[in-house]
Amino acid sequence: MSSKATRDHIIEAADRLFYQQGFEHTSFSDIAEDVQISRGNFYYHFKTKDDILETVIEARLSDRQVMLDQWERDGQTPEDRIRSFIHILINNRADIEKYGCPIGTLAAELAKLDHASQGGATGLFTLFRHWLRQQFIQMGRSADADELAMHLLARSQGVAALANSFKDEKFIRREVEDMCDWLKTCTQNPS
Amino acid sequence: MSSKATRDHIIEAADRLFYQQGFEHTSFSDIAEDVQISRGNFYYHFKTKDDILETVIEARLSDRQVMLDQWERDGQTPEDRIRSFIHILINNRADIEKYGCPIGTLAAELAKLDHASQGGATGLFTLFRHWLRQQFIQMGRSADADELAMHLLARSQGVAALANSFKDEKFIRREVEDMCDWLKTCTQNPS
DNA sequence: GTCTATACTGAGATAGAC
DNA sequence: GTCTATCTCAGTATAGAC
Repeated sequence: MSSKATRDHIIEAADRLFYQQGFEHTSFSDIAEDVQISRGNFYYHFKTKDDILETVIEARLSDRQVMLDQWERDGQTPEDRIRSFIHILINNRADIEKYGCPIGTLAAELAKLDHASQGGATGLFTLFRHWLRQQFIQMGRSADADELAMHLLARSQGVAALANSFKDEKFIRREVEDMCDWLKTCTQNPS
Repeated sequence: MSSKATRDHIIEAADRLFYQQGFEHTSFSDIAEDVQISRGNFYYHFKTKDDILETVIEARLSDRQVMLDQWERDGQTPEDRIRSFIHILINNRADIEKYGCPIGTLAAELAKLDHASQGGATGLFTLFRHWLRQQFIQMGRSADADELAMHLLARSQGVAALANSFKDEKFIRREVEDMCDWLKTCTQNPS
């Protein structure tokens, strides 16, 4: 197995385990076992645990960027594209009910640890914030595009949080529909 | 110092430290140091760490119940009382920006640990959910009171999550105002 | 009820053979 | 590049003196 492949496997496993179990609760043994390498080999690829976290955050950043680019290509209108964002809640429902939002829960954990990579986690939020802002600008809401972006980001975070605790599919679908209804009013009321 | 006092001090310190640092990241040493007792003495009061968590959750439950009862007495109308709920975001702004919502972040952490007390954390959400539901019923919205309660709970969770990451006071105030505006429409539109 | 001393475990991390 | 062996440290938890 080439170096590149092992490294990528580690990143992939760490990404998944950090999401499912939390960063601190995930040990090197957990990751090593998942990747099927020895703990010692681990340190050839990453010097410290924080190193892996940083790399995982970078990986998530580029991963989400690819997703946003895809939505950009697929959606005919900014409304369409924002609807893609809102519908992650339904598309990723199973994982969200089990583990919450991958971005929100990581940001919350790192805030409590007062971890150096807090800014990285916030950067993930910012990626979506800026993308949403762009969409609202294209909808002719340049005056309050950032406010609308933050509003929608907050609502999706809230739904993810309660979905994680209550695991109520109807609640999620209802809120997604409500957000889509709200989105429609954004074109009509540029106030 | 009597047994009761020490025990209460431990609960108080654990409650605060679990909130500020997270449950798993908080060690017995952290709590013992905060309370100014030895680690050994600790085990006279609580057998395991999970024991303390359970007690902390019970303490939070009764604490929040007292708060809700207070709002019940102070508010003239159900709208007033719900506004008290919405305004926690402003009243506790400093802590929320630093540590997030005490209920939401605990629930998220325990979900990832797949911890036995997950249900306890959800119970904290349920306490607010049922209280809000009662207020909406009193507003004449018995048909969709629970939906409205969940909606408001989700929105406040979302605001807390982003406040924790972005620490943006204007964002919080704007969202609080927006929720209060939404609340007004609840009386007018019983649809 | 509170202390000190200590057992035991699992964590992150390093050294060095292959 | 991957392994085994090992170090160090912090964590939970126990025993027993006071």
